[in-house]
Amino acid sequence: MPTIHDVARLAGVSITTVSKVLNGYPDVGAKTRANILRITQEVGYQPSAMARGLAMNRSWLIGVFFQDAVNSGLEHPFFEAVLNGCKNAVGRHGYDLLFFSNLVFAPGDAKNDYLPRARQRQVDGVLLMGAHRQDKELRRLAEADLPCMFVDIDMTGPRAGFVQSNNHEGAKRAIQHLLDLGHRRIAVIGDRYGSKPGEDRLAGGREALAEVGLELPDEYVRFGDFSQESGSGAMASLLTDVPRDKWPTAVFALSDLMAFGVMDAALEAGLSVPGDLSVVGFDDINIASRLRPRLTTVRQDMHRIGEQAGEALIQMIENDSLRPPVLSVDTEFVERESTAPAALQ
Amino acid sequence: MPTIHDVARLAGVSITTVSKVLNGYPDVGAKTRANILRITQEVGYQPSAMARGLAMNRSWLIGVFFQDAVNSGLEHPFFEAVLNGCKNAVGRHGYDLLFFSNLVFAPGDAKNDYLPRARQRQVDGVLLMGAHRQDKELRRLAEADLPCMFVDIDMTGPRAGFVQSNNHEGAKRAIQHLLDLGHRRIAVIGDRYGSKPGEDRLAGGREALAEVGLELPDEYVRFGDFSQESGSGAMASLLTDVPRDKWPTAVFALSDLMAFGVMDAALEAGLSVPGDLSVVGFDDINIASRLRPRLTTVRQDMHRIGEQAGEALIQMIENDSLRPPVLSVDTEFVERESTAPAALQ
DNA sequence: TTGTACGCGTTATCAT
DNA sequence: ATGATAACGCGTACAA
Repeated sequence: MPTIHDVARLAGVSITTVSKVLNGYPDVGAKTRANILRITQEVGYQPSAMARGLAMNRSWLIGVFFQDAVNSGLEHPFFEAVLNGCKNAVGRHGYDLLFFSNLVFAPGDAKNDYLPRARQRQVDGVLLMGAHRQDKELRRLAEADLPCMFVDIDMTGPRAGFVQSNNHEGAKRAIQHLLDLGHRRIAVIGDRYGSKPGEDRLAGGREALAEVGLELPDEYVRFGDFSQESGSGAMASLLTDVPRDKWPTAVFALSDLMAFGVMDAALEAGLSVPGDLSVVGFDDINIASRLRPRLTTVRQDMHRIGEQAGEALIQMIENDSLRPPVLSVDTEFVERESTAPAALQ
Repeated sequence: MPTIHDVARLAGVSITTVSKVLNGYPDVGAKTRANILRITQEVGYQPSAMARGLAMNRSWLIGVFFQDAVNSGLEHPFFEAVLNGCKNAVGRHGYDLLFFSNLVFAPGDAKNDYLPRARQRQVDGVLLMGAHRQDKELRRLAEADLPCMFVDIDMTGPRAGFVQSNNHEGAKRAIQHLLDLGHRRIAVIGDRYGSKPGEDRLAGGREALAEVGLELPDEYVRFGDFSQESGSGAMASLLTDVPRDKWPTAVFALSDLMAFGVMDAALEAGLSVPGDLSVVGFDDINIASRLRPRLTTVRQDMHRIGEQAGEALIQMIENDSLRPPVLSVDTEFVERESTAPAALQ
């Protein structure tokens, strides 16, 4: 590989002049500049990112931490969409993405040394998603003097912000839809692990109910882990614990997968959807519009989330004094076939 | 961030000694070594990957090129699975993944400067997928003296190999299944763009037919681009062009998505699946086991493909003289509900 | 307008 | 067993 020295030698100038031309400095003669440019092309010279980074103390790299999801044949291209969005955003500014490998997925005692690894690679910013909120190492990362954006984790720091869907509004809209259809006995399948999105969606649902003077009884709140199995388990336990004449007429599951599980359990119990039970999900994964009945749900724009995170990182990198943003991406309510007017009692 | 100089100063030794300890050289006194190790821990010293790479001319980075798929709300977590597999494999050897951004997706005149970008970042190896076979720049990359593995692209070079599913056998098995069910008029929805997997699957299907003395008539071969829409289009045109009494009783689509399209078109034409028409797909995307009728298909192990690619790269990197492998990952035939015995004529 | 020389943080060679 | 010192390839004050 040719170095800047080779180009300089071939052009009969010093490396300084070559460097200046390549970095757009004005104080170089037109002829010299043209000549250097030509030679650069000819020999296919590419400045070494490592040497460049070493000298400038920058890498033009965004570090990405993410875990293989628990249910690792995962249905929704969640990470992929976020990643592509981020990739596009940072790519426009000349940054590439660095994926850290080898992460351990363990809620409590995780020894995921995010910060040291980020420092070792000298990434200019960090995007983190899919980690557990309780992971202690997250704080060290958030407190560091390194631009950082979390996805679906409400953590901030001097240079750390986060982005997530407007879960509160999205959930509120979903419940309002059920209320509009005349439902009054509405159950919610929440998130057992207490993630921020889970909290917000539950709160949004509660708010919608409160606005019409309704409450969410404890026996109508069950918890899962976003998987289909947990959804059917939660629904099954609900149907067991609650007397038949008090069964809910509608269920809001905090993820599409759990919504599918709810439908499974409902069918198992002899309930038809949406005839006897209306079901609303959250995410709008691809399969949601294909299964019968097609699922009414709240769509998340994951690509947008990634783009926002990427853009925010670049801003923070290029502007030291910028305070880290807390971003919210709007959701879209999608009415399909899994919800119907409440049957007369 | 502390540097090796800081550690040396604190330990009262030279940087050479520190470097030796950190890199496991034996010629350092036990006491000195322990002291240096302690201080390293205390100050949280991490060797800079950039400086290290500059000095050693290695980056411990695997460069990854991939395109956002054409239908970019893509259903199957294809890339994600491959990526995770590769990430796990290379992570075990201390490598991370570098994602190149900003790629243009244009079959013919693509100006995707893979090689220059790989060189600029000094990646030790390259994983490439999702590109068009015709992309001229691919050759430059394959010819370079840089370990490289292609996924689903049959390109080799002095240090370049590739990995893909055993598409030939997978397709053969699918057709054999249809033959076993008594089908004789079997149509195939192939790949319009002539990808390697497309070619192999078509050839595998033909071979299965040939083994029982059957041929694949031209009017029974239609082409799509792996998308659902193209699948239904291909099937619709087939049903239009071929007289009703010669309609196929079974269709093998080279992707699950196209298989769904085929079912759509069949339903449109008043055909029931699998009553009037048996359908087999390829991939086994998640949705395949959920839609009704559940799709009979050929499962690809994408995670494995990624792992194999990653492992191969590491081997090539650590052994200059290793000739690049051409790997094949077995598929698994999954019989479900979209196929049934051929009706008596 | 051009060039000299130093620093970035390592590893590696060769003395001591 | 330990330490100078020269690379690695680049950017940039500063001098010319």
